[in-house]
Amino acid sequence: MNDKKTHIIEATIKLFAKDGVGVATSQIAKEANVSNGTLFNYFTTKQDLVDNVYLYIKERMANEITNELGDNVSMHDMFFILWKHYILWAHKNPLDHQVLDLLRFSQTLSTHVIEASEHLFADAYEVIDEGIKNKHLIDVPIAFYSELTSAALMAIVHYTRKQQLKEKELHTLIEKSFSIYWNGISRNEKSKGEK
Amino acid sequence: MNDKKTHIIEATIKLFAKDGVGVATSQIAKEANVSNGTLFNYFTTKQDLVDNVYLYIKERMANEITNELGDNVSMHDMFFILWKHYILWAHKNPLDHQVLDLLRFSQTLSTHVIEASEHLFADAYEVIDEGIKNKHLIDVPIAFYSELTSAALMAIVHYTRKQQLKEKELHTLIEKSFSIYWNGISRNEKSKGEK
DNA sequence: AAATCTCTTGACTGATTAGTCAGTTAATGC
DNA sequence: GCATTAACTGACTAATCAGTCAAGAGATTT
Repeated sequence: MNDKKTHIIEATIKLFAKDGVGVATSQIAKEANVSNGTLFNYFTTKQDLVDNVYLYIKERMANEITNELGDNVSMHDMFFILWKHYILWAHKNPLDHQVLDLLRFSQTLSTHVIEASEHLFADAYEVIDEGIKNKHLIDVPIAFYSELTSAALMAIVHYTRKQQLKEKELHTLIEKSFSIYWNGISRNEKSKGEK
Repeated sequence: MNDKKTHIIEATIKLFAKDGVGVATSQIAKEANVSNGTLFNYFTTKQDLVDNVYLYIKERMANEITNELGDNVSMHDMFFILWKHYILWAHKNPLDHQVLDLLRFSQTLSTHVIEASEHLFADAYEVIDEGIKNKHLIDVPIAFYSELTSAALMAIVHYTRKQQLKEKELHTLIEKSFSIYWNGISRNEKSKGEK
């Protein structure tokens, strides 16, 4: 991708994280050391910039996380790897994570961008589908898994940020939170007798 | 509370839900059938209005939900009642719920308002505290319960809204989602052997 | 070195905004 | 019905914003 374009995107992330989506484009241009006019050479509107910021972050996040997946791991381990590396990614890239959440709830993202970003986790959806069929996972719609998982992860990252956990505590929390999550969604002998 | 004040607040909720926090105060005044100037007689700044909207919604929600709690119910039942009535409240008051979420992530709420709203669920926190001591609930900090629970509820309500569930389906989802939640946080024989 | 092309610039515009205030209307007391 | 107070009004202001565009700088070609 164009060098200057990513440079503008990264300046935007920095300012969005600090001041929210309301920052002026002129401030963004200044932060990126380009003129006001140049910004609009690379992005036709502010909305276009916002959409690109969202995709930029989400693509890099998805790459980093799904890279960690080898083959032939159990369903439990695969969920755990994704869980863990998402939290670690957020911990390593706090601004990116903050802006991702900000944009998710800003009601400003273009619908085509939201749809495009859904495809990034197509693989994970397949695994969940398989888990439901195998009766390893409780039977609720995939979309519901998606909502619940991202909300839980969001909560955990939000908590770790507020508490400013140390490396050791962070790993403990990753394991504890995953056990809550996994006990919730996995079917084992105990939970099979639901109504 | 002042009649006209709540009237302005309700007009604000309506517009925030539709167009986000960015709507102009002049539009809000028009929606509330008062003049631009009157709005600023009741709220010193737009921020003051936003803060009041948040507290207004959250107080009414907390009242409605905690009202349903009788005495002498088991820990499980108490959690379930809160769970169920939160989701029902959100279903009955979609605009209120939407604006509550909107404001939570807007980075604009004054800190004193956030702190004030924390106290509304002091009772629930006590119950959780007791549950941890009794070893009925897994041992994670209260603040973590708070984050996790509100995130999960948010996800569920978000899902029900997108899917436009019917009354029957809604109750099924309430039960299923609660069983995920409860299996996650409750300690029973099976899950006691965590590291 | 002239000509052509690409990229950059920042002053500018038209629209919109939160908040003000001098003046008007309504309410209350006598 | 008069006087005093309280509530309301909406035109106005000063500031801010997204987006434009004519002019210029730098590179490449001829």
